[in-house]
Amino acid sequence: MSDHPAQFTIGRLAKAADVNIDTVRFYERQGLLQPAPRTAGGYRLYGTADAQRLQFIRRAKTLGFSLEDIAELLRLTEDGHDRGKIKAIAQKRVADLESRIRELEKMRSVLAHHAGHCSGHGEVSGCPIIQALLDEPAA
Amino acid sequence: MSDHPAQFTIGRLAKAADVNIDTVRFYERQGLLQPAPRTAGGYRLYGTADAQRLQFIRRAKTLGFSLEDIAELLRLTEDGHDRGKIKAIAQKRVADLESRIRELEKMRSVLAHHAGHCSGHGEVSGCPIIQALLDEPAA
DNA sequence: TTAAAGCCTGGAGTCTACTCCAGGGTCAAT
DNA sequence: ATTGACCCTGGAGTAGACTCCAGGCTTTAA
Repeated sequence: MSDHPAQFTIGRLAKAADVNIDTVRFYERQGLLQPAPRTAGGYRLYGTADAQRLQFIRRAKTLGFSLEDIAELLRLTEDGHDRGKIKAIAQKRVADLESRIRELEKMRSVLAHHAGHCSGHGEVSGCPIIQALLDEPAA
Repeated sequence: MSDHPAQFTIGRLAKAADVNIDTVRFYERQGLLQPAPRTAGGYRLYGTADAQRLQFIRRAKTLGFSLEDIAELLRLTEDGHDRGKIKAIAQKRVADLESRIRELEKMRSVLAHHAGHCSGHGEVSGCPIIQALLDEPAA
């Protein structure tokens, strides 16, 4: 039986998840992690479930969820909720991502178009990029 | 000859450009707008060139430029610079947009994949979205 | 003349997600 | 017992781009 510690302090937890130690305390204050039990001296003690929860948070963040979204996901995983809400949150996030992507693509194409018409030398006045910013109707 | 006012106060300028009046003052503090001349009583006075400059800022923002970028673009349009730097800034911005778009698309595809495997009903435990967040290797 | 609308300043507050700090206790090893 | 690594708290600071406020002038129109 491997005998890795069932309990560890905040520093180890932070290191294992590769987050700043202050971030762990911050997540606790934000309600993303439960308040940990303490040693007699006041040190927080964590277990493997906490490490898993912290990984959950990290992964959700890489998918672009805000901490508020993540807090809701975590809440939904606890009580006896069903998958409907989870799926709804995920789909809303997908939709948000798609609309943001469309926005950025529009910016990109407009700007690339202007840049493509700029020779890159000569005086500024008349530069197509600047002209576009001066003259085009406001978006 | 149309006789629209050559000079106007901050409120009119803000309204014309559809920005908050405090935003105009903020841009002045940030150096994006020149300090306006004042009336005897201390009111800022603006002309059409200022309105154009404010539009420039708004349009650049819709293309995703930061205020810092915009400040630089404005500086470059003033002195006798050439188009090289302008084009370089625009191209860097295009590259930034592209990398951001790729990031978001990756998030979108991963999340859409998980959501596509979630039935949307039944208990949370076993939901593919949650499972993915719990089990997948950290990104 | 007087009231309303508009403007002034300096500074604080908002949002997100941390990150850092000082001053001081705790824990493990020597 | 002492050292050094580790942890505690409360609070402040960061970035970006505003936005709002109080208290108090100025301008304009009736």
